[in-house]
Amino acid sequence: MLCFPEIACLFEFSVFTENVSEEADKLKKARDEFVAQWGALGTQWGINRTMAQIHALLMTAPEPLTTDEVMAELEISRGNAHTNLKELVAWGLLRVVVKKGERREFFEAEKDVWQIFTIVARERKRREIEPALAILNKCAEESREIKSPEGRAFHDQMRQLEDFVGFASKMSDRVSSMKHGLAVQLATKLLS
Amino acid sequence: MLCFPEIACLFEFSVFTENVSEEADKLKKARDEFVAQWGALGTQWGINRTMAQIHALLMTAPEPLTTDEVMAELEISRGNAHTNLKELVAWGLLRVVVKKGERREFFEAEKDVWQIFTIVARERKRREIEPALAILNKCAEESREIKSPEGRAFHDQMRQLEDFVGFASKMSDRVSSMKHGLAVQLATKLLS
DNA sequence: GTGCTCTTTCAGAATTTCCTGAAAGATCGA
DNA sequence: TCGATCTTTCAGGAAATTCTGAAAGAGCAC
Repeated sequence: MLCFPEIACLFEFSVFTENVSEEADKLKKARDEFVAQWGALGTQWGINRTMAQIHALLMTAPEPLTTDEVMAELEISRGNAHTNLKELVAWGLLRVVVKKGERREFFEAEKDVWQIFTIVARERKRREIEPALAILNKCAEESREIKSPEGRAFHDQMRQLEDFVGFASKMSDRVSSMKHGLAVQLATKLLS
Repeated sequence: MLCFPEIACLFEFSVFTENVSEEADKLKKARDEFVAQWGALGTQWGINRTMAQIHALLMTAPEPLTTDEVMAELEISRGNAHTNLKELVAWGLLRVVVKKGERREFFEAEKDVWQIFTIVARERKRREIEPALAILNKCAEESREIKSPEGRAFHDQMRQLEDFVGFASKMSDRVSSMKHGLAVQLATKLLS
């Protein structure tokens, strides 16, 4: 081998590049799978597939991406990409990044798991818990004066639901305004 | 008035019945509103409108109802009523009641708020948390060996998500297996 | 078996949600 | 102002979900 160093070098180089491209391939596969599956899960979570896919893509992107890159990666239309990117920005799960000398916008995901959790928790509270509370409150109020046994039972049921949901609401606030470390500490105590 | 007791009596009777029917009316209105709104909310929660409506209807029903009564009350088809009643039974939110001398089935809702909560929490965990964990686990595993910086970053992100979701899963188990009183005690401490 | 009542299933219709592609709107440099 | 580039909107189409109504199944009394 020492007689033909350039050959050895070529050989090693080819092995090296093969490993690198194999690895890159493996990574791309894993990431694509993550994006696809996370998208499918999104529907279960009540958010649309594309939004979940974009979120997955950007959570695992080493660099911020443009709308066009997202379109290309997920093979979706401009309208779809745009709408869902902006929706994610509105949630607070993505940030818009502007680079100097660049006209177009780049998007970057919040990657901190606890941050993601608190954002999602707040949003779900707003969309799911608060409207429920409003309804329960109204129905409890409207049935307060009714004296019949059925009326009483209805009112009681409303009150119980209202109390519980109100309670859940406060808990949600409390937990999602905690610092990560504190929450873990608390939860650890709970799990022990 | 004492001269015509029968008239007074009639008068009072009419006032009495009027109040009763007014009350019954008010109750019906409040209940209908609850059913309608709860149904609308259901879509936000990722369950379908009819299912949520049936649940609301039965949670506020003084007596178990039959399929036909549910159909009439909500003005829906037999197929729809049947499917959603059975789905609610599968969740554990309704029980089938058989009355002696009756061929048809009656349905009765679980009314205890804490029970409802634990049932829903368990179901959501099964449908939302566990599949997510499976995906994260798989993607973390597939990227374990990758040495490139991007690969490391991806693997780390998967691990962080996996840890957090696994944690949430355990918390959910722990909380929903608690007795009501204990949970309230804990939560109160948390809220103080 | 026959008739009656209640339950279950499911093909196709209705509805809702989501996506595309194209056009209009903004911003900026020349 | 014009042209180039990027962003935003939205009408109409595609896809997914939900509902209906009718037919088939199941159990029971006679």
